[in-house]
Amino acid sequence: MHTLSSITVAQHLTSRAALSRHADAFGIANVGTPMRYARNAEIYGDEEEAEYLYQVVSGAVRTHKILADGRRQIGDFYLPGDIFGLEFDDHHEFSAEAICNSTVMSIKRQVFRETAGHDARLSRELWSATKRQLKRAEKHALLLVLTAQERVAAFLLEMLERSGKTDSFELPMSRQDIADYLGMTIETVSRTVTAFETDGTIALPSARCIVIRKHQALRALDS
Amino acid sequence: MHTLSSITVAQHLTSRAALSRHADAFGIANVGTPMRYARNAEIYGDEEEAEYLYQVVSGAVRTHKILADGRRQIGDFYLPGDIFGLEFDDHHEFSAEAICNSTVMSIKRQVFRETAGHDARLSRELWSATKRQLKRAEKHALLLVLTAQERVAAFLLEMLERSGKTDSFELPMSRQDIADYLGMTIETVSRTVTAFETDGTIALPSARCIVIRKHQALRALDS
DNA sequence: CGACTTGTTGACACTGCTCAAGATACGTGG
DNA sequence: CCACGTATCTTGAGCAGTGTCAACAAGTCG
Repeated sequence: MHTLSSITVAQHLTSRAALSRHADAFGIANVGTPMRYARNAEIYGDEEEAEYLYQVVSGAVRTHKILADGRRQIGDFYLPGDIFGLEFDDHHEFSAEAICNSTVMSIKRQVFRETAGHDARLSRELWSATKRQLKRAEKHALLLVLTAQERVAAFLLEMLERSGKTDSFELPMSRQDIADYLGMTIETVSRTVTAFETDGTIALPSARCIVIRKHQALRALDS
Repeated sequence: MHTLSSITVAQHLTSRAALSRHADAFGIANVGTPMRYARNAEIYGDEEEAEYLYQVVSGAVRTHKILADGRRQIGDFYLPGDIFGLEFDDHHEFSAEAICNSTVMSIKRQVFRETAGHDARLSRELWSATKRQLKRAEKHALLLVLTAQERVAAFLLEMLERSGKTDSFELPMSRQDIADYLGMTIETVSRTVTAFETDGTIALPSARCIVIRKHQALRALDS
């Protein structure tokens, strides 16, 4: 698969630009290799050489880092269509794991490097993906200075939006994943979600299934 | 290029370390327009159209956002050599202000768009600058889940490194700026810094001048 | 059905915030 | 150069929100 010519890469990338939010990015996946990962399987490790770029096809992925005191911080969650593995230098800052059984497209960065050198559109696509990730990282940092209630509200609203649904959605990740993403404990996440259920803001048919009942109440907490 | 030669630019630099670290990026500044901003002057506003890209020549710049509850969150600090104003779309996510009297090179993004289309090297530079900013944003997010002590230690070490000095440096920003960057109150920043002084980890000839006495003590707190 | 993982709830401790006052540094005009 | 007013920084006391530790409940898989 990696023997695909760079011309093919360019064709895929240029023909699909700007169809939908992720349409252009799917061009990347189309020239990659589909890989399946089981729940909790490692896709790449912290400090490992960043040889590939990835795009989620199905399932969900999380990136994380273990801090000096042993705590785990989630860098981001990636859902179908999302690109991950972009790094400043040639080594990963975070480890990446499949949250549930997932399919991920991977493509060698080397192919991009060769192609992007003479393909302005491909360059722009990669730059654009990086800027999108930058915006997400900045938003993540903003989240971490809010109160527990505000963090959870913002998280639920974001997951709702990314799910493409309007009212209810399934969380692929555990409470522990959410806690490590929001920089709080699993107990506080649980208590906060329960409080939203108690006051009727959301309903919880099951722990992983969220039904938003009062969108306005959550939005009022979202900065 | 430009009425302002790179020699003039270099003369304005307060830190040679910043120059070498970002030497490649100075190609960008050399084709821009030098602008002077007074202390606390706004360089661009939140939600404003992102018409220019900027590089600090001398002084220091902060970006910030006002949250729903009125609190201010600092996005990042920029020192001589640093590029700022990169955005995912065409609107700024943060406002930018001069921390002290500063000189900033600005260049119209339109010029980049035209040039980058046929200049692979320039494309790479811009992409690289974005990836560098992404890495900084991710590191910032990690900071915000640490204890007050750890945040301040990490902040001081980072400012030391960026200053290009090995032991002592001047902080261009106020305690309030630091507090809003680290997601804590000015009182806690002050208390934490004082505690470091009390236990001999640092010395404080003045509030804005930091002397690192025990590098190891700070590094032990830095994840 | 039983073992294990994941999620919920409770009691208490502690970090960092709030509110308040005082100290120091800084800029400006006389 | 000094005096005053203002902005910045430090320090203190009490409190609120979140973490810690522990027990229990629910869900999941073999």
